[in-house]
Amino acid sequence: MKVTMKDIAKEANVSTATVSHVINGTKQISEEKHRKIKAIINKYNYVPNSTAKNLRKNKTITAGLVVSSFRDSFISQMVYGVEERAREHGYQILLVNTNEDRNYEEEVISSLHARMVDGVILSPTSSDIGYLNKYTKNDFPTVLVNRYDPVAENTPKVTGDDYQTGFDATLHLLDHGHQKIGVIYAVPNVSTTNERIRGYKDALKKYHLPFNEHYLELGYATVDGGEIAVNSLLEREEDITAVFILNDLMTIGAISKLKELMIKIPEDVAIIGFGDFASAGIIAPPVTNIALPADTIGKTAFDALLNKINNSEYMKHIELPPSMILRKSCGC
Amino acid sequence: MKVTMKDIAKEANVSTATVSHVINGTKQISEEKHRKIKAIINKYNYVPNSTAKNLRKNKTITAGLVVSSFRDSFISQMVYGVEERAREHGYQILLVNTNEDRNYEEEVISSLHARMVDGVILSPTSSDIGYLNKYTKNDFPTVLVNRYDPVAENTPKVTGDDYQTGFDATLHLLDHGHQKIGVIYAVPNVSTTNERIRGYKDALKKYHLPFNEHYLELGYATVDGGEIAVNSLLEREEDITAVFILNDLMTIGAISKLKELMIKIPEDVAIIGFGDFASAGIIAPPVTNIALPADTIGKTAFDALLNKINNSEYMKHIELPPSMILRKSCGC
DNA sequence: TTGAAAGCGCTAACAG
DNA sequence: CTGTTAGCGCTTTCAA
Repeated sequence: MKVTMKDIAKEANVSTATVSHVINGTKQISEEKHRKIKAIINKYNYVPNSTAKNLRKNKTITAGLVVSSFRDSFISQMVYGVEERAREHGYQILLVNTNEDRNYEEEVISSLHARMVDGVILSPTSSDIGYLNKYTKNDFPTVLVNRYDPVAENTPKVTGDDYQTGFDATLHLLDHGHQKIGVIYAVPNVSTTNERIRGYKDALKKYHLPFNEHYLELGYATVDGGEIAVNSLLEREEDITAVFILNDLMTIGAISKLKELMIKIPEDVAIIGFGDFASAGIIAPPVTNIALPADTIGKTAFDALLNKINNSEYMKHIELPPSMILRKSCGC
Repeated sequence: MKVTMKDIAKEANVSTATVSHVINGTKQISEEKHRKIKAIINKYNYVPNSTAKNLRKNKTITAGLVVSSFRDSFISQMVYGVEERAREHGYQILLVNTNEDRNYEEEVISSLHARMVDGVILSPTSSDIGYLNKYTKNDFPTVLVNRYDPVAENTPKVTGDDYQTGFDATLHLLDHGHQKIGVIYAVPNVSTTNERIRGYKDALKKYHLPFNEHYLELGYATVDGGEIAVNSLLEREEDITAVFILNDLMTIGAISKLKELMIKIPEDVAIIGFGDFASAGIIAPPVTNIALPADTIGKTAFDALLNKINNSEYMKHIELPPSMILRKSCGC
């Protein structure tokens, strides 16, 4: 049988109000009663039922974190960042992975909104997030992280600077003399991909080079997906001499495939990957990556959520800059 | 203003009981009222407050998942498995990362136990988990995953077969003619480490080789930690010709350091790593790993928790077998 | 088929 | 300094 506040109160010959006050320190209670109540609490190992507390106070001190995948090291680092910051602030995190399922995402947001959670950090599956406004219009605190879309109103955003990411990576390849540069990406119709490609195009423009749509290849965000994607890209566009790959698992797959095909990196085709994974330096050849600070993004997203919870006016789009880690695969 | 069941009832000219029944399908309601109520619910986009529901029904349909770290790819895959299975069963997951902080772990369990959660899956920070019995004795559904300790009573366990992992890896090295085999591990006083070392010792015994405690090296579970650990191990014990590394990040660091030191793998020292990471095949040399099925472990842990929730008698220790992925770093 | 009402365990006026 | 009491929003007997 679960012991409740009433039980404690009865045994101490006081009211539940008094017990509540000693637990929460909300009022001065006489030394004597205080001690007695504390003792009984310890004796029964009593912990207040937080569901009841939540109902009464109409908040839960927990935040929802909805991500679109989980295998991705970028995402899991971001989750780590959110978790860490949440802990610092005494918040719990309700984590859900939508697995890129748009409908499930909408369901999840709806149930999180049902007061299970004080606010939500969402990395959406697609740009189709108009449904969010239903909640955000009523000031349900929501922040978009990593991916975003302008349709979402009243939500701060914390993302990487994906435009710059695409621009920098492409420019680097261009500076090395490449002109036919392929791009392998994993998720269409999403700000991360779109912005990186926009950066890619602008870098091309800077060199007065035309944009060729066929240099873009869509694949699955897995090692196998990367193998298939390079293969298909290179078979179709034989003159490509460099490729920018937007996902770490795909980068690994692509390199693996290139080796199998006896295509030399970077001599025959140069590679720049995205997201710095631990082993990048000991791969043959060591791979050049452009990375976004996943855990900082996660932490900042939590900070933004907290701001939003405390001040429903808060609005901002924070974009964190990328950094290149130069190694051999780009021909440096 | 948040709309409640009372509001719906009022607008439909019925009692809250009726509304509740149409929402939950708990009783037959006349076609007419049913339609009317449904319509109003849709109109207001009403979703029942789950905190209130939880309080009333005394359950939350959410499970706590407490892990000890998060950078680790083994853990994040395990989390993925738990998440996935939870979703299939309509459960939410409250994720907490203790970051190997034993005291925080105890706090977390206590607050999760405060009815925030129907049960908990715990990968503990240490073997010091006697405090758990306080909860499990009162049938708070708990399952230990990955790491465990016999002091914990009334909890099913789902882990990898760490003994076999240590045994197989060591035996493989022994079969290749190595006799002086180092072990690099990251977390002391924990079943995973202890069992793998027990397996290591038994493999040695099978070859009538003595166990040398100095061949064991403790380090941090990071790339840097791996670099430092091999270096210190090899400096101290110059005759070591092979090393078994119990963590993927450390494996990467170790290989990196060995390369820097111009020590040839596998000629000078052979390597077997733990946990198959995506890039293992394209590293120079490709690294041989022994892996435990992290996502299956996660899924099974959730299944076990569900069993425990529905039947407080349920008790079992499920140990999933390892598998070797043979590549070049072991000298194959 | 429907409604009244009790109550889950807690907090917070308010009164004493 | 302490107790009484009215809910938070829902489910669920029980009676009509």
